Amino acid sequence: MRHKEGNKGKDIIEAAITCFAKKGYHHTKIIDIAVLANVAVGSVYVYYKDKEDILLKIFKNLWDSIYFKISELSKNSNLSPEKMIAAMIDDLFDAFIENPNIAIVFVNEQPQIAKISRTFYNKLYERYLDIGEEFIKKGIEKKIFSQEFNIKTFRIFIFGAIRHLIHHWAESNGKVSLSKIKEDVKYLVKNGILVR
Amino acid sequence: MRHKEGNKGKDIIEAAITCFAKKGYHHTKIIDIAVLANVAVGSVYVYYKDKEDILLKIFKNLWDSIYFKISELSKNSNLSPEKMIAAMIDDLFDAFIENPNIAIVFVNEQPQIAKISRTFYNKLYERYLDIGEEFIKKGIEKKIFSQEFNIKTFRIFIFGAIRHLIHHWAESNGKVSLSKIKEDVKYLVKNGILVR
DNA sequence: ATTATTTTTGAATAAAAGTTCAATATTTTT
DNA sequence: AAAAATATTGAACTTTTATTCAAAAATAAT
Repeated sequence: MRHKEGNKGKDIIEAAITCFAKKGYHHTKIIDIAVLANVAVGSVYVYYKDKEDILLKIFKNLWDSIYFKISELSKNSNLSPEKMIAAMIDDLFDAFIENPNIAIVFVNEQPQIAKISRTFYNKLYERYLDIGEEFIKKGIEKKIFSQEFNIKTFRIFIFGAIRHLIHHWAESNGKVSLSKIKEDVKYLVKNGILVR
Repeated sequence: MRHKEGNKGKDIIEAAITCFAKKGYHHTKIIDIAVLANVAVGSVYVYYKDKEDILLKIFKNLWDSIYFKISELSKNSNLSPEKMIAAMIDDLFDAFIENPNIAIVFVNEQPQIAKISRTFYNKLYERYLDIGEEFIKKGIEKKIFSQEFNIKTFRIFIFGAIRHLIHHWAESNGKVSLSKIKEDVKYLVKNGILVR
């Protein structure tokens, strides 16, 4: 079999991330992606079924890597619930720190991809949140966390908050520090706004 | 001058909200809106410049009403910072409780409208967040709120969290109670997750 | 009742963009 | 070196949908 030099599939994905971040999924033309990836329009369709398929693969790659990281940590370490929640927030942020464009695509096109297939999309990040929920439960049992609030709400709350913060950061072009934001979030999650 | 019976402009906006919520802005055709509003395709263009203009007006109406409510309260009452923040969360949620479809459009199409004009879009809700920031500052001064966290981060954090929760609720078709979520949010904002 | 004005219509138009595929180029095999 | 296999191409095709506008309908004015 013929050996492929380079990796057009990857080039196309990366070009797509850049385009989607800059112009949004719907305003990105296949030819935009092709030009940036240095391939012909037709090649895009050799590597991906259609435009939707590209977006889908971007999300899949993202969540696979986030989940893998946190899953390893959960298995191989023995962190307290408090430390584990902090680590999860760290890893999630870090994934986006590595690639701001993915952060923008993540926030902007999430509804789009959820519309394609709710079930498929949920599966992508549910595993991650499941781990979070597991450790929140442990924290409540051990009386480290408050008994008062609904665990499902927290789950969604924290996810939404982070999603929005990342969006804000990614669009600000580094004018705000994501590391600082990350610390603020961890503090706020732990302590709320009331002085103690 | 001829007297108009009914209100086609309003019919069109309401039909658009329903369509955008169900299928998303980009997947909604003008004819979908026209059929639901019981008007001809051409009429849509009599009342609105183009498709974008409809989305724009939806957001404008929404934020105008939210801001008006909270602005009146801020002027005419003398609530403590803590109570005021709670009231702002209440009013924001209530706007969406009144119309779940607006909640879905709000969350899904926000990036879309921000792309049209960042400046215009920001103006829509900045006034609301400004009031929030004002009361957070007061709370910090009065030592009711913690001195530790960044006020800007809080501002964005809370906004994003609420945005996401509303989305979740709107899409769940009432399977979760928004009133319950609202209370959870207020508690979480106040106290964080650590037991005290 | 007739004319003028305003509102509504929807078929026709135009523009845009996703997708295909026969032809070409490149690499591997014999 | 020729043939076979695979990869790449981009112009042409197709589909989709936003927008227009001349005509018709409805209402108001004379």
